[in-house]
Amino acid sequence: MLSVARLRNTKDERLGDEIESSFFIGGGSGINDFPDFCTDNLLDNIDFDDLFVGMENEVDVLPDLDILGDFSVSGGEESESLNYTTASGSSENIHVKESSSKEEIKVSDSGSGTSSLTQGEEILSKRDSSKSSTPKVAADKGKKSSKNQQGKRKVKVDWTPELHRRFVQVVEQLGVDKAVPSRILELMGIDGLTRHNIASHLQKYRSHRKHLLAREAEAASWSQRRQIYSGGVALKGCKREMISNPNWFTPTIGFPPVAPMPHFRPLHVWGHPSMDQRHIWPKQNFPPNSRPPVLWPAPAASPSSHRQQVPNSMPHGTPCFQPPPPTPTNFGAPPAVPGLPPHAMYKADATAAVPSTPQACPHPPFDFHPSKESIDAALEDVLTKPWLPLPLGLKPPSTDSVVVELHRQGIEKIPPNTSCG
DNA sequence: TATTGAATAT
DNA sequence: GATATTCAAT
Repeated sequence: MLSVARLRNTKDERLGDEIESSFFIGGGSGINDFPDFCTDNLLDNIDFDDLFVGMENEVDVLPDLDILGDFSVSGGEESESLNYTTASGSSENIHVKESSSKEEIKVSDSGSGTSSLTQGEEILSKRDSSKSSTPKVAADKGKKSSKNQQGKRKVKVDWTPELHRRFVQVVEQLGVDKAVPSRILELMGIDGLTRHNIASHLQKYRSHRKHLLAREAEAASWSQRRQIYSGGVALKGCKREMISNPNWFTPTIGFPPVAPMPHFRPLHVWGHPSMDQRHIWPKQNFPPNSRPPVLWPAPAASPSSHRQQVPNSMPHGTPCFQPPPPTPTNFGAPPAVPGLPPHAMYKADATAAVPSTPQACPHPPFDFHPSKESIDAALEDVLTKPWLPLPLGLKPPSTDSVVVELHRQGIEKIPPNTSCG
């Protein structure tokens, strides 16, 4: 059984008797098992499959923590029952205790076997011990004093995954916009938590959510821009084969297929492994040498070899652009159109036609005037090629850059004796 | 007066 | 970066 021992140190907190909050948490998944997204070189180290780890079983209500894997939410769509069970079938409860002897929050695991919360206890112990030796107190900060009326600083509440999960569930239940600290506190039913604790956590939660929504909008904008591209670029000039013939012209820029923007799933925020939860949530355990489940099925036209070559096969300077962030709209749900790959993709063989050194071309740039049909054909070629996940950190091309790129490649690959009409 | 949310402190 | 505290607005 899991307990959170909170020791009395303030007046205003609801420190009561030990109360069973009666929700069960999962065990068996360790913090160190989580895929490590902390890497300084994303392009070199990203495993794109890992970006979509373990989302195939997500549910609407508690999507952001289902990646813990060992949580089994009964019922799927509706999980308000708070019936969480461990992988082994045992149940665990969370307690919040109070004590007047010393100031600490302790998470203990009295259940059988090891669990992520056992590790949580260790983390908490370290944290408490590290800060207890020389407590830093704002002595002369006036109103901003960190001391309470007894002169002791309140203990930090450690928002463990379980606690956060509960929090998210309640917020979801109330509605993100209608969730206020007092209601959250009431519905969470965790004794020892204060409204201030909730408010603080809620503030952070909203902040993260706001950030995510901004990125969501950006992704939508990007998708919209792609639709403009696929509509054709009006240029005049050259023969179609100059563009459609891959020996002459193979666009190196890929465009993502139009991403379906399904309903917004509101709580895929802050806590999702693809976000910045590198330290907080337990890692999901995958067997060595195994690849985690991939959310999106690979497009039929995209052989697996393409997938494997992606991260390291792109030479510097290869045009590519940033996929939208893993958001509610691009993981979890299948493409709206069967066979249509997700939008965080790029063309599989996009780099194949890029010469390592620019080829001499007899045609001055202004001789290259591809027709609309040619451009459309090139774009069609782009759009019909397999798509693969795109490395993070690069921006999508502007419309102008697309034209310039088409232009550049046309120039570079026009055979010497080609006549432009 | 209690609550909330943002700003600020630790 | 996470959490606590303060404070103005309601």
